[in-house]
Amino acid sequence: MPAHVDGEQPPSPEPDSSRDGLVASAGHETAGRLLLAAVAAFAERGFHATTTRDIAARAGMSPAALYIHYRTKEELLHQISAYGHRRAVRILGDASAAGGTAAQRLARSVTAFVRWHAEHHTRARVVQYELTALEPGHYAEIQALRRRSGEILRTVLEDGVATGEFTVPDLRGTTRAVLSLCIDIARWYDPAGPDSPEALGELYAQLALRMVGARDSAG
Amino acid sequence: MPAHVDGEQPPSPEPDSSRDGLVASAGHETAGRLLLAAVAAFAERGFHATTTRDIAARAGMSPAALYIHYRTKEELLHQISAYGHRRAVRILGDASAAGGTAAQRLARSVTAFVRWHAEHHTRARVVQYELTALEPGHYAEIQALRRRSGEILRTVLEDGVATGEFTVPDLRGTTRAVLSLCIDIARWYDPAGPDSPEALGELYAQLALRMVGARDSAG
DNA sequence: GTCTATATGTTGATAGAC
DNA sequence: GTCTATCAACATATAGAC
Repeated sequence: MPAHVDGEQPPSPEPDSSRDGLVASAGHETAGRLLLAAVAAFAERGFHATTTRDIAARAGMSPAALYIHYRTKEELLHQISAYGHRRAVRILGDASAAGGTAAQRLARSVTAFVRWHAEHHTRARVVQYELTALEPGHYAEIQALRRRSGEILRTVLEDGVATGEFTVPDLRGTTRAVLSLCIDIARWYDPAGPDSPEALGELYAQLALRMVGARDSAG
Repeated sequence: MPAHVDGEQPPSPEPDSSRDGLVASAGHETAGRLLLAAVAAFAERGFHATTTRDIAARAGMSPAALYIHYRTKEELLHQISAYGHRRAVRILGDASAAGGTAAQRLARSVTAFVRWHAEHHTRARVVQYELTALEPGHYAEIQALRRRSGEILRTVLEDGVATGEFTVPDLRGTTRAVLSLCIDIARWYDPAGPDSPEALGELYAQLALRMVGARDSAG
C-alpha cells in the first residue's frame, strides 16, 4: 500500500468514515459528520436551496453547532470542492504518469476518472456543479485545479499524437470533450441503475480511445 | 422556409424578440420580457439563488408585476424548461428523420443539437441543470420529453448497427454518452471563447461518428 | 462543544391605490 | 396592468446558559 493513503469510501456496504479522505480532512469527527451531511444536502437540493438547519439536522445536531466548526455555509462547500478537485488532479496525475503506451495511459486515466465520478457521484455532483456558489477567491483557487486536470489529459493526447497512436485534428477540443464526457456522469449517474462504475469505466475508456482515433481500440 | 417557423434568436447582434419562440410562447410582450429576464437570472445564479425581485428588476418592473403574469417563480422555470425540451425533441426529431445514411443522420442530429446548446447556452443551462427545482408534476412531464430525445438518438444508432455502418458494443450506454457530451456543452460553453457553435457542431459530429465506430469518419 | 433562544435581514407572494 | 407597501415565513449567523 502506498504511503499516501487517501482512499475514498471503501467498497464495503457500510463505509468506514475513518478511511474517507474527505472526512479525515475535517480533523474532528463532528466536523467530518457535518461535511458528509453537507455533501448529501448540497447534492440533493443544491447549495442555495440547502439550509444550515438541514445540514445540522442530517448530522444530528442543532443549527448553531455548525458554526463551531465552520465559519459559514460557504466554507463547507469550499472544503468539499477543494478536496474533490485535489482528488481529481491526483487521480488523473497518477493514472497518466504510470508507464505504457499513450493508449494505455489514456484508458487508465479515463477509467479511473469515470470510476471516481460514478462511485462518488454524490460528492462529484457537488464538486462539479456547485462551483458558482463559491466566493470569488475560492472560485479562482478551484479553477486553477481544474486547469491542471485539463493539462494532464491534454499531455496524454499530445503524446499519442506524437507517437502516431492517435489521430486528433482538434487537440484542445477533443481533450475537453473527453473530460466533459466524464464530468457529466455526476449529473446523471444512478447507483440503482444498470451501470456499475467498473463497466462504465471500461465503456468510456473505449469511447475515449475511439474519440482520439486510436489505431487499435481493443485497449 | 417551413410552415412551422419556430426559430430561436436570429444570428443578428440585436435579437428580434418577436422571432424568438420562447418569447412568443409567453403570449404577451411583458410576459416574454419576464421570461427572458428569468432565463438570464436562473442561468447566472441558479433557480434557488434567484429572487423574484431580481427577475422583475431585470425586466424593468416591480416585484409585484411578476405575479400578474405568472402564479409562482416555479411557473417561470417550468415554461422555460418545457419550451426548451420541446425544442430539443423537435431538433433531434427533424435531424434524424430526414433521409440519408445512418452516419449522415447521426452527424446531422449531433450538429444540430450541439449548435442549439452553444447558440442558446444560457437557456440551455437552465433547461439542463435546473430540472430538480421543478415541482413533481412538472418534473415528470419534462422527464418524459427527455426520454423521447434519448429514444430518437438511440434509433439512429440502432439503424447504423443494422446496416453495418456502426459498431456499437453497448447501444444504451453509447447513446447516452453521445447525448451526455452534447448536454454538457451548456455547462462550460463561453461565447467569448474560441469555439463557434458551427465549429463545435462539426467537431462533435466527428467525435460521435468515431464513438459509434463509423467506418468512414469523414462524415 | 452543544444547546435554546433570538437578532437581523431577506424571501415569495399579496393587498389595495391608481 | 402596474405600482407602493407590507405580511408571514424563513434564512444565516450570534449570544449566552450549561
